[in-house]
Amino acid sequence: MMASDVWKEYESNEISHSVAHHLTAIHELMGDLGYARVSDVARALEITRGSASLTLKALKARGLVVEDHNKFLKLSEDGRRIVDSILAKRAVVRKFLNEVLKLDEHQAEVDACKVEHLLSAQTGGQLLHFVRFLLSDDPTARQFLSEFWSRLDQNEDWQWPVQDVDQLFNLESQ
Amino acid sequence: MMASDVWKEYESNEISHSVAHHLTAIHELMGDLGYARVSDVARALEITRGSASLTLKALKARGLVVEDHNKFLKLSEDGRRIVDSILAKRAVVRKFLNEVLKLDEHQAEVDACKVEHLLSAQTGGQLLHFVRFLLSDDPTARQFLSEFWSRLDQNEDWQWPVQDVDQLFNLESQ
DNA sequence: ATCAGTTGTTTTATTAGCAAAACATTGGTT
DNA sequence: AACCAATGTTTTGCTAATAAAACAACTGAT
Repeated sequence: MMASDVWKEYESNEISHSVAHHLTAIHELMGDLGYARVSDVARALEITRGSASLTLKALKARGLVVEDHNKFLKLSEDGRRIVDSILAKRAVVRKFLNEVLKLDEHQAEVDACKVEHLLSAQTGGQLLHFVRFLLSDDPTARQFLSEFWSRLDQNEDWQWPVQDVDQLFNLESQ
Repeated sequence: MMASDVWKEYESNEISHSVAHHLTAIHELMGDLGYARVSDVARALEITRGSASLTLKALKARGLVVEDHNKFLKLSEDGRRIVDSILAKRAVVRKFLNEVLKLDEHQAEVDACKVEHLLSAQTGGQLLHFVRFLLSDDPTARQFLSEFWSRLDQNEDWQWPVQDVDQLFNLESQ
């Protein structure tokens, strides 16, 4: 089964990585500066004003960004909803990678940033439930985590990638 | 902190989604048919032969794919290593989403397919440790999972996305 | 009022990844 | 030999996202 229908859903995503960051940049600029212009977005993303101008023109056409009478940008309601969902997924994934899997903050940040716009709302929601319970003060969660972490310390030696995918989970937890 | 250095790492990824699937297609065709030609890859990915021809030419130039004297393709050692790491990450993520977070198989497959090539080796390795312990017969893991799942059932009502990201984790696990 | 700096846009070009179409090669049938 | 089907490549064109450069408009200082 090649699942040829599955892999093409990647491009059919309504929000690209670039668009996600143009939108979140506007959101963060509104918080930091109180406003967001084309140049501010370009500076924040470290791209040229010309590039930002073109991308933001497309986002205005899509109704995700609206423009002031004086060229000041802000998110539409749809744009705001998208930013909310992206930032929530980023926060959940980052917390999971950093505080549960114990990856260093930079790695967690980078990986979260890469996948934030790709996860479905369902996946984000379930992951939120999971992480919140996992990091709560519930004794079952506490015990599980401390047991997992103590095993992590013993497992410093591990070769990744693995050659035989089918055997990935057949191994006992040694 | 805009973290402008972080978001650009997305494009600096050495393996694109498209490349990942060209490579894994070759791998799976070798298993299914015993061989893989340009047309076979194109058929598997449901793209035209012309597109596959161009992409695979680039992959040959990058040394990830090698060509027979009779136009038969196979993965180089580097290509094989990449496929191994991608398939391992896909398997781990899919299993986590489906068997832990209880997302339906299709959703798990789609989301795993989207992120498989983006996760770092470290993240993949840590997630493997986590999932293997979580799904092992260790009583701590068992108890944790059954407690989590029972809470999931009570939580059918949940609005996602969330408006206030900062408050995502401040909520008690009700 | 001029001059400099900032801002926004447009045009041209590049890259990755696709489609579509033309073309050449090969292999098997009749 | 002629023909047909499959295969592989190349060319042209498209879209998204970038850079670079030219250009216009506004702002502020002197």
